[in-house]
Amino acid sequence: MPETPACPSWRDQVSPASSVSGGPLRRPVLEVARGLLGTRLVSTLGGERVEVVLVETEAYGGPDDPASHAAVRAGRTDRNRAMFGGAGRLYLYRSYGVHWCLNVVAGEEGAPQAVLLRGAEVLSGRDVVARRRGGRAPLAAGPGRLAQALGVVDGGLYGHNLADPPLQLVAGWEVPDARVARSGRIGVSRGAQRRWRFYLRDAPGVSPVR
DNA sequence: GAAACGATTATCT
DNA sequence: GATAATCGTTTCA
Repeated sequence: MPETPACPSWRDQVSPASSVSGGPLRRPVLEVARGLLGTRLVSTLGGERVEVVLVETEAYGGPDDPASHAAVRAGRTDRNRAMFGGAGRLYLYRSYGVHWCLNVVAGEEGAPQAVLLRGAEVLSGRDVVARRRGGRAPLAAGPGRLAQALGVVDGGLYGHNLADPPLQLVAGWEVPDARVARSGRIGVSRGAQRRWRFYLRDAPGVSPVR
């Protein structure tokens, strides 16, 4: 069985990017969340290579965003300290005591903004992903599934610089605005009116509608 | 201290 | 559509 080509299924509608899509991560979180669509994420955790392309993200602002783990009422805590570090770091947290969720820290240092990675299309290592999911389909649609697909099974990479292995953001494809859709964020009870979720319309890897 | 609650998902009816 | 799993963080007394 040949390995799946390392291109997204929608590659005929986009062009390759020369750098991490959307440029530097040290920018306003909404721009970073939009820009990360089409960016690749490569994991070599556990000595096995898995490559995905991001198709769904959510922006979380700083103290002014009531949905953020760094909302003003929370302040700086042991859990959210990675968000106060430099852009491009990994903020990891556990959801429902069950799933790990990946975030890319954005914005100026000291401004606790982050982008939740909610969904991706698996480009290579589908066999690895299927095994990690107990033989189920090799999906990375949904924040918990994405972390599992990439082999993130504990908090060991908390604060990791995503410019470096074993979990690395690399150049992907430029995505035209016409393919990008927006919605309210999923699963939040506060700040739900902010339409800060970005996803690629009709792309595999977007999390299922609840 | 104690209780409630998740930036979710798989499975069952 | 409903619910269990599962545990650290938050919230309240």
